[in-house]
Parts: sequence; structure tokens; C-alpha cells
Amino acid sequence: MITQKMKYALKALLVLGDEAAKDRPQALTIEEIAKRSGTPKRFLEHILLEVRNAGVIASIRGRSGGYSLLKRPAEISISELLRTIDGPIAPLPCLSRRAYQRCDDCTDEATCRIRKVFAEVFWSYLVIIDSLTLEDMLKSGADQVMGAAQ
Amino acid sequence: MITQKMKYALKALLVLGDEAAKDRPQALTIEEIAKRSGTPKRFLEHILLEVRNAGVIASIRGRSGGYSLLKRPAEISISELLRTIDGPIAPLPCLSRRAYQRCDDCTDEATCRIRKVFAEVFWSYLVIIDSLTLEDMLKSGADQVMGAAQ
DNA sequence: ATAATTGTCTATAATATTTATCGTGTATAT
DNA sequence: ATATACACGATAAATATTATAGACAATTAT
Repeated sequence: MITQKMKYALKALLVLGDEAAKDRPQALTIEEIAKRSGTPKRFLEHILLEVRNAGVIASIRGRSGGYSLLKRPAEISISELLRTIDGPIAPLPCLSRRAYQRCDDCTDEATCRIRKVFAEVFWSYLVIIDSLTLEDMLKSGADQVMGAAQ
Repeated sequence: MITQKMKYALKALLVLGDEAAKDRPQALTIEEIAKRSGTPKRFLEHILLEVRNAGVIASIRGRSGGYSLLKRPAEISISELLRTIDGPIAPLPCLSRRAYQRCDDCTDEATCRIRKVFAEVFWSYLVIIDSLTLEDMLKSGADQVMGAAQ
């Protein structure tokens, strides 16, 4: 299960993606994004900050400030967002590249049968999820009328 | 990430699977399984009970009692164990068959772009993980000497 | 029978994570 | 200047995870 926080992040990016697709896209305030996506404003604040620090969106401070996409939707990876917001994707800490950690109880990583089996599953899974971008999400509803950010 | 509890469950099943492969397999006590797998005994108690209630292992009470596999390793699904121990595998509650739940904030499931994209990823993932069995884990270290349950 | 052994079940507790909210500071446009 | 809007750290409530403890129930050996 992805966390509620990740859902909020995705909804926010959908809002920003929809905005970016308009004729005259504008930076949107946290308040506006919160309203359009149905996210608690003060919580969204932190989420957008993390997403910004990850280099996905840009912020402008002060009057007429707000947030906007920094990259094109096709270049915004959902799996990277997942790692940013929810932490490692790997099923075991010892299988995460970015956040590798030895299991406390591990005697020998090379012969661990749990690790070996999950490694195979995980590589296959990575191929799927690593290819997913915000563009895929934005397009996936193109044939429908939308309610809110969904 | 799978939980520590799930790791313990897997280790316990590896111990029972190894035992079942012996010439004269015996039911193993919780204490023995805990020792062989490096799991806190009183915690393992609960885990084994859940696994038993899921119909995967059998228990015998009283003197000379213990636990043993109820099915052949090839018929013990890792994804089912995951569902039993860690709960739904689906990335969203609205994508889980067994534990379906509408998202609180959802206005229209049919047009939700988050749901739509994760659904595709999830189905692909399911194909991979649903095919995984305890036998795969037991075999995966067959060419090596093992330390403990790993 | 009874004592020893071993699983069953409920309650409780410590810790970590998730999901926020609040206050204050900083930058910017007008 | 001042209103507006993001930045950042502290804190808190709720929930989940990771156990531990105690009392009970079933079975077997003697």
C-alpha cells in the first residue's frame, strides 16, 4: 500500500500537470493545489517541499508565488516520487540500491534464500514501475471527464 | 518493504520446509523453530498461529507436539503468506480484491487516474509474485551451504 | 491420575510510523 | 511598508509494528 501522503503527492502533481497543459499555465499556490486536490493544506506544504527538494517541481516565493512543474511530465518518474515520499521500494533493505542496509539478523547475504527469491521478483517489478511517469497518469484519463484531481 | 514479522514467517517456513525434506521429518516445537530461525519465541508463537489459521501449516498439541507443513512447498504461495501476515498487497485499497475498500476521499473510482495507472502496474506485479512458492525459496539455495535459516 | 510438555489465546507495553497542525521566519511583488 | 506566499522546525494524535507475559487447554509419559 502506498501511503496517504504519496496519494496527496500524486494528486498535487496531477493538478500541476493539468495546469502545465493549459494555454497560459500559472504557478499555483499551496492553497489552490490543496483545494483542487482535496488535501489538508498544512500537510501539503511539507509534501510539496519534499517534492521540490527532489527537483521535480519549482517554487516561487512571495506575492504571486506558487508551485509549478520543473520537468516535463514524461520525465517525472512515479517510482522516484515513491522513493522520495514513501521511502525505499525494495521489499528488503538489503535489496535497495539507494537505501541499502544490511538486515540486522543477517548472517550471510550471499546465501540468504529470502533475499535471493525476492531479488528476482523485485528486479522484474522495477522494470515495470521504473517506466511509469506522470505523463502516463495524466494521459490515462484523457478520454474522460474528471472530478477533482482524480 | 516487507515487515520483520513476514521475514520471521518466511524463515519459519524455510525451517519447516527443510525439515519436511528430511528422511524422517518431525513436527518441530515453537522453541526449536525459534532457535533455528533466530526469531523471538513468544513473537513466533503468534506468527505460527496466523500461518496455521491460514491453512498452511499443521499444529499438534501436547507432549511431542509441534508444527509441520500441511501442504507441499510448491503449493505454498508466498503472496498468500504476504497477505496473511502483512495484509493487502495492492498499492491502493480500491485495487485489492480480498480486502477491497473505497478510498475515503474518492469521488469516482472509474475515472481516478491514480487508480487506473496503479492498476496496470499491479496486475503485472501480481503475475510475478503470485507464481512464487515456498519451493522456489527452498530450492534457491540448494547449491550452497546455509547458515541458519538463510 | 498426575505431572510434564507444548500449543492457544487474550491482554498489555514499548517503539516507530503516519498524518497531520502550529508558530515563526523569509522572500517577493505591489 | 505591507500583504502575500513559501520555508522550516516543533509538536501532537492516531495507528501500526514488534514484541512480552500470563493463564488456559490439550496431549503424552509415567
